[in-house]
Amino acid sequence: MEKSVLGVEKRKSVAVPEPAIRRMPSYLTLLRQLRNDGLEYISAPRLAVHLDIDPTQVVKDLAYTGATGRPRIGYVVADLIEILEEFLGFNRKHEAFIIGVGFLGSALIQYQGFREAGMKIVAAFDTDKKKIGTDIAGVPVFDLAKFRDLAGRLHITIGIITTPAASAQQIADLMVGWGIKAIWNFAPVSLKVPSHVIVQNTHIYSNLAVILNKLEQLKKAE
Amino acid sequence: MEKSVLGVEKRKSVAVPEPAIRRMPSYLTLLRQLRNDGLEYISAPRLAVHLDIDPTQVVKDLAYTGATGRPRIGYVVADLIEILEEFLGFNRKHEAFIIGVGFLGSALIQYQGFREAGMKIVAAFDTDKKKIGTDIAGVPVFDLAKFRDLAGRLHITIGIITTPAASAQQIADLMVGWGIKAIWNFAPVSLKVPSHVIVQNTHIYSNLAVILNKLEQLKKAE
DNA sequence: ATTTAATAAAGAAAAATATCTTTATTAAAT
DNA sequence: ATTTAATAAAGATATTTTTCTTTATTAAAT
Repeated sequence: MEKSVLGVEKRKSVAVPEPAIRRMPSYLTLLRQLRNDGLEYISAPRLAVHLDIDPTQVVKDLAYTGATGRPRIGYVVADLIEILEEFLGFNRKHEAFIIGVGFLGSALIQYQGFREAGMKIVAAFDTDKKKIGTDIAGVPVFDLAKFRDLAGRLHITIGIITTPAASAQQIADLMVGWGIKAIWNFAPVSLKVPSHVIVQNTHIYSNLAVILNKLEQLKKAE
Repeated sequence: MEKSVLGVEKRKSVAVPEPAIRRMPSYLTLLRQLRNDGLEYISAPRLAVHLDIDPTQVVKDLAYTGATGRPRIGYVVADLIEILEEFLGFNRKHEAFIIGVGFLGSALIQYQGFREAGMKIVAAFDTDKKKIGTDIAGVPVFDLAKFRDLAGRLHITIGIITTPAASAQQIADLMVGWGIKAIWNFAPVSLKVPSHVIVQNTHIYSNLAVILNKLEQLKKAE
């Protein structure tokens, strides 16, 4: 934990390890399920068995959220859910734009699960005349060309890119110009953006590469 | 590097770090683009700038594939592409089943990009009568019920799960029974499978959690 | 031919992450 | 009331991954 000269914790010290953040939604999903099953308390070791991870890791991850459990009992399921939702921001509203209304884009627009995380896609953009003017699950599809020179800053913070790889960078530039603060990129490219803009990549090929590599190792081990 | 009693390297020693595997498709995508732009040679430092990662990391990642470059010149783009494709298995054929023909399932079935990686979804399964009997982009949708007791082992190695979370585990059990070797799970649950079966999770919430967390940190830093 | 600068490659160090160990707590059993 | 066993929490260790450093190579410039 980094300390400043005066001994006061720096803001940076709030940072929670990314792997821990990535695990938290799994805890939340499992806990919601356990709550629906009527469970009141759950211990870290039991959560660990469910999720097949190290028990102490569960304790540490949960400690980051400020949750405290009681020995011999564990955590109060309902409380832990609330704490996690609050910590992850899943109980707040997050509005997003999506650019690229292909198969993946449509799927994300229609994905009901985002509601569980407070995220709402409020508008979609594309260059395809056939798609412009339609709406997908209530989300209107606009002509990207008309929004190129969008004046003024928007209150939308998240931009989702589901365009082909070739146009992803220029879309990212556009989003930066719009004042988007975080870009969720599904196109298989690395985007160049100013340092104050967050980029989160979801590269489908990376996952596939890991699968194929493990399969290959399995073959070799035979 | 683990050694056996006799000092001979164990098979396990072939293992390449997963983070390196995850980065490799990015190299491949970029290299294909550079090749299309007519570039013949590329050095690791230049690749590093493109991808915004450490130059030595690029060298090390590429070294895992067996690729060798020349000082002052770099790597031969065309050769490197081939080496990476071979290493990742993207130049071989990988057939897969998908279970769950919702928005995400349909999107994956229609996703042309999988061809770039040699993966082909050959059949889809669902329990929805409306979907059964149809086909999506040439991929037939079968009644899952009819395949429950599929006799004998299949030559299909990869099973993709895009069902709701609630049914994911039973689908995984089914796939294990079919002799599927690797499961690519998009449902937000941890699957319990025998140790010889590979599970790769693509949890959309994890990515979202990271984005929201970074946004939160950004806010705090203001 | 010699020098120079860019680079691959190998090795060392640092940072991040996960796992293991110990201690203190506390509900339940005795 | 006392003991026991399960557990959270804190700390230490180990592992993994990344970054830094050094060395050797080689194409291009002199």
